[in-house]
Amino acid sequence: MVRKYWLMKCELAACSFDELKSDRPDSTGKWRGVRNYQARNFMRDEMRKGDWVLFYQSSCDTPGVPGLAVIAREGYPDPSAFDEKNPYYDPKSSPEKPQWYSVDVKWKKKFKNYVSLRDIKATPELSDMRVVQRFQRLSIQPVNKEHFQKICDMGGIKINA
DNA sequence: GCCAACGTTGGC
DNA sequence: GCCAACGTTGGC
Repeated sequence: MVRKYWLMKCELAACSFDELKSDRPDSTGKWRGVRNYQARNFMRDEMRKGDWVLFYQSSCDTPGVPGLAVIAREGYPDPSAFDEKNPYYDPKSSPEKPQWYSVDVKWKKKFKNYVSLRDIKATPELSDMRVVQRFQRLSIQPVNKEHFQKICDMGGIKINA
């Protein structure tokens, strides 16, 4: 089974990378509230346990990638869609016919150097990554192995991609 | 099935 | 806080 690589955006206010490590049970976060079909399809159909993730922080002073995470649990129906009191509640989704999916993501390793979006944009070999394209809003993006490796290099850590 | 209106994303 | 782009909604 070939490992896949992803980039997952998370607003800083929702959960920082450090919070994922220290504030979540087993350093594992439950990815709730994705309400975009493309992103949903990635989570439901393509993400596999053990896939590696660039944890991307958005909506903050310096957007970028502080480190790596791993898919700890494959796609399962997003319970927040069934809960009327939840801001992500969606009456079109039910446990019998779930519309939306979650995955669980486990903290893996912090980069020695924070890799900012600005750094990524300044790196020619990363110019076709989706995340550097203007107005690219998709919150879950596949990343190819070369790009993944390059960002880890920039982060100052050795991985065996 | 078209398309205008609207809400959201997210860098700046 | 601005605003461009994109996805979604809903009237026709």
